[in-house]
Amino acid sequence: MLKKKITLKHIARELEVSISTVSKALKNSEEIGRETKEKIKAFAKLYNYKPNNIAISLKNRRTKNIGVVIPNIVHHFFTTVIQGIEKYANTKGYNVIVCLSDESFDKEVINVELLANGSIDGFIMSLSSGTQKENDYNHLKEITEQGIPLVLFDRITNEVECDKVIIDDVLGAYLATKRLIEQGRKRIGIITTYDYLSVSKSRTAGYQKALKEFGIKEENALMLRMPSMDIDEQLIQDFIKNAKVDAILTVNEIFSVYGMQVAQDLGYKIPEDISFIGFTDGLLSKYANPSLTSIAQHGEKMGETAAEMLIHKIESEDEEETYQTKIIAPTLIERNSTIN
Amino acid sequence: MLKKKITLKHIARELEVSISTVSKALKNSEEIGRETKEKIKAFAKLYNYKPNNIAISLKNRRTKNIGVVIPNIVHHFFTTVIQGIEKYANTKGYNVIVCLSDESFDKEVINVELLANGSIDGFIMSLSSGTQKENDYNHLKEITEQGIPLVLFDRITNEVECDKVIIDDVLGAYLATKRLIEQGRKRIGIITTYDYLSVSKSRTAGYQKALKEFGIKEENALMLRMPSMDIDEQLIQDFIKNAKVDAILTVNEIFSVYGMQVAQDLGYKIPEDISFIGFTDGLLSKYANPSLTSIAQHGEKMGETAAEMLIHKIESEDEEETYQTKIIAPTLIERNSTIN
DNA sequence: TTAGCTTACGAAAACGTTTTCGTTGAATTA
DNA sequence: TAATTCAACGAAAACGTTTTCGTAAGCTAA
Repeated sequence: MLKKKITLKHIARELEVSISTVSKALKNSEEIGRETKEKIKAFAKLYNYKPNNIAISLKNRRTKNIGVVIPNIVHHFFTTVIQGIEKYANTKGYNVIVCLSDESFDKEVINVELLANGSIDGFIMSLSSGTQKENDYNHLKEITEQGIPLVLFDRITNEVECDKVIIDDVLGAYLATKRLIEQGRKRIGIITTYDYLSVSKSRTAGYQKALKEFGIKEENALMLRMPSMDIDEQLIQDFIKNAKVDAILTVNEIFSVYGMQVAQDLGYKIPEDISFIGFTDGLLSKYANPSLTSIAQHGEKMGETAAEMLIHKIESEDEEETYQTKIIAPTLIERNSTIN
Repeated sequence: MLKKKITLKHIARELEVSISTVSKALKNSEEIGRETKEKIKAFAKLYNYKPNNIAISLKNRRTKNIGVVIPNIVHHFFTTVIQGIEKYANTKGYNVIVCLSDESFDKEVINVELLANGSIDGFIMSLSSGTQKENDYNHLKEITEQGIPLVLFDRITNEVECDKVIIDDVLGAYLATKRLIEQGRKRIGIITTYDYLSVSKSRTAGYQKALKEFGIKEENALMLRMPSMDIDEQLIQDFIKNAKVDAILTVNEIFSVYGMQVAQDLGYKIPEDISFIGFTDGLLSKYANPSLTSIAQHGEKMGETAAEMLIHKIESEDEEETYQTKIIAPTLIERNSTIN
């Protein structure tokens, strides 16, 4: 009952020609006679012959797969990036193998090593927090030394020489903070994470830059650092109760959305008494109540850009030893948490 | 400068033994002498030898990859399913190739056919709306006829014989509707989509079942059918303005969250004047204001279950021609949109 | 001494392609 | 007629493994 896949060998045997003849005929080679070609093509079509990808990969030493290793997939930003990668990759005939590092250094290393043994033609990665904490990038250095193309996005490191694509996090936070200042906010808080996450570091820097530019003194009490991107509700509650802020910038959207709830429960009016701006312009920002002003990271664009850079590297024979870092400009999306 | 991957052949040549000897030695075969084995192992370790996955795949006719084809990845439910699949697959040494059908029949077919040519050992899929609309499942029938294992989840069809895993959508909607009735709601509306989506159909059925059980007459004016899972804000606004409902059940969380905003803008109090229950217990439900009572679909569990069924089929030699449908029980998560 | 056993290894086929380089037999040319 | 060309096809190597089946040398036993 099973219709097993047919191979060149089957066709050759059935039609009493050689395997090479079949292969050439199906590629429409001039070498093969008209009649033979038509006979073979008809037979192949009838039995729905499709070449085996694995055999082709082995022969060509090209898999047409790209490996994507990200920390977490239940996350709006990362899914938009994957969508962008898929979109571009598909147009170029590539498939996407997704692996999750789960924010763990060990898992990231395992995934990379597994895929590097022939399964993929190149990597697109965003570092796990575990890796950024350990500050160990030997697994990445190894693959680049082997000549496997690598593109890092969003959570990157300068320790590894490769193509990169990021958003200008400093600019994003700067724009947001500047906007808050211009709207007359005096005590602007920031909810971020410990500095080992590259994005948190940059966003904090942008915040500080804006304060400095307007001659506002930085105050440690206005900066809440969370242990991770996961929400710790208690810390946020205490912060909002005690810090006496009239505006808060957060490094993701959850911190803002939860912060708005806490503020409202405390009787604050948004945006009159306190306003909020978050990073990552996802569903939450759009549908929060009030809706959240946020900094769009353009994940899909990032994914497309990363895929484009990667596939270009894969397909360019000349081993150009030049690496680029593309910077995508963030956009401030104003909603009801800052204006009404 | 490039440290290219080393192969068995390289080791064999360098150590002046045969390829077979190297292969056996690295597998710790008893056939090979103690000294030779140690020499080979040491050399392999030194040069960081790792077998080429593609060659092994070709030899074994096993790729240790599973193909996941879903309609959309920017979607909380699907990401939790992928997470569950990844989790289980990784423990079994499988990688996950993700392809997006983008709700399109054509893309779904292309992806399936591409992957079916040797790239994967089995499929996990959720049907695109395009496919459910066309009602054409030949691409799936073909792969099952070829003996490629397939597990369908969430958006399934009875036209294809294969393993399936779904949540009991009828039960979920029934439980939600029943709860609303018990809380004294008299005019319960439902926002769903056209019936070609299997989940919408089932959820509507559960809603109707509960109404019937409590002797409430179904009213067409209380049922809003959207063209797709994407939000059409105008339709929802009109519905809430005109339908005079005191409770609404929706087939996803966005419809509810947006509905709550519309209701609040119209001056309704939630849950006093109108209450809401949504499907998909995602971030939006948790962080909406008020938070949304919703029916959890347990995506991660679904993913794990699907992966377990698939890998079991892949690894069981005996071609059992029996297919199961596993049903996961939904859970009602009560939040402030129905109680306070 | 010789038949029979081990031990330790190598040759070769196989997985399914692609591609280079023959090798036919027939047609063309001198 | 003999040398040359050409069209049409096949053999074989290669990609990197795994695995089956030899087989040589050294040993044991009668």
